[in-house]
Amino acid sequence: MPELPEVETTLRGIRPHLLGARIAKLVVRERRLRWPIAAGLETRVRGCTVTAMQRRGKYLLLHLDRGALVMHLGMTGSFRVLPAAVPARVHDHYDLVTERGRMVRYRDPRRFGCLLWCAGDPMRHPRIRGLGVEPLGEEFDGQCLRRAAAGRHLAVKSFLMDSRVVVGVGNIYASEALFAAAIHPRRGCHRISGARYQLLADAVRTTLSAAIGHGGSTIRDFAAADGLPGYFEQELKVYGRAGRACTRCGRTIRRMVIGQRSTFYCPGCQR
DNA sequence: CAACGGACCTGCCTGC
DNA sequence: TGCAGGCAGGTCCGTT
Repeated sequence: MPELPEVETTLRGIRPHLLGARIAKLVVRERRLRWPIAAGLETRVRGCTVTAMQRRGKYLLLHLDRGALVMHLGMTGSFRVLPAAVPARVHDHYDLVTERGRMVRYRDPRRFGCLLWCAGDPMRHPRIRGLGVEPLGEEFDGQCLRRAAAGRHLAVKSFLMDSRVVVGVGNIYASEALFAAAIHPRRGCHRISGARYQLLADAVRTTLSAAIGHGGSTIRDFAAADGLPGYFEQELKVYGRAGRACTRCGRTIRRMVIGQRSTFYCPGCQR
């Protein structure tokens, strides 16, 4: 489900309910996520106030007055804001219940997400520290991509999805951005000019921004914190469109596999 | 060091 | 109808 736009949509959905709120309790029903939820986390979190919330890549950081929570949605994670009394269903792994009588409930069928405790600054957490630039931040441009690509030998699509380079570009938006920049996904990342990298950086930025504007994509089961789906799906130009006509040149969109991930591109537009 | 493949999970869809 | 197989938006980790 979630790439950067979906995580950003999620953050915007849960922020009004958590920011400044006191956590009455954390209820954990399933500790076996990507990493086990730490024993005793319930005790640490109880009574804490949420002082700040931010997204870093696809991670959500919840700053508390004492410590922080580092969360990830994995492939199928999602949060819902609900009244505190709503009964849990399968795959509802934990709830953050506030003293306002509401809760933020985490659901994740595949359990690839995580809920980690961080005693200090979450930006220095091992999972966060090594992350690359934010694609919607000021430092992200063609130059920083080209610099990062120097001396590396891999397909540009895999390069773009490397979170040490730039965060938040997942499988859907990597295909989409490469189409927008007219770059073939299998092209070696070291064989792309500065000018084309600038086009690519712009494409990443506009694609992600547009997706956020539409509330994300709802390919399978993604829903925002209010339960509403995203609508960016309808805007996708290549992802999931193998066999259909390219909206730009009319040739048939193809699917191929790069790094074990489905990749979609237009053989006419992308070089 | 970089690149790659496997691993972690469940659910859904297709085709036999 | 049942079952096997393939596929799915992430990313870490061990091996080459």
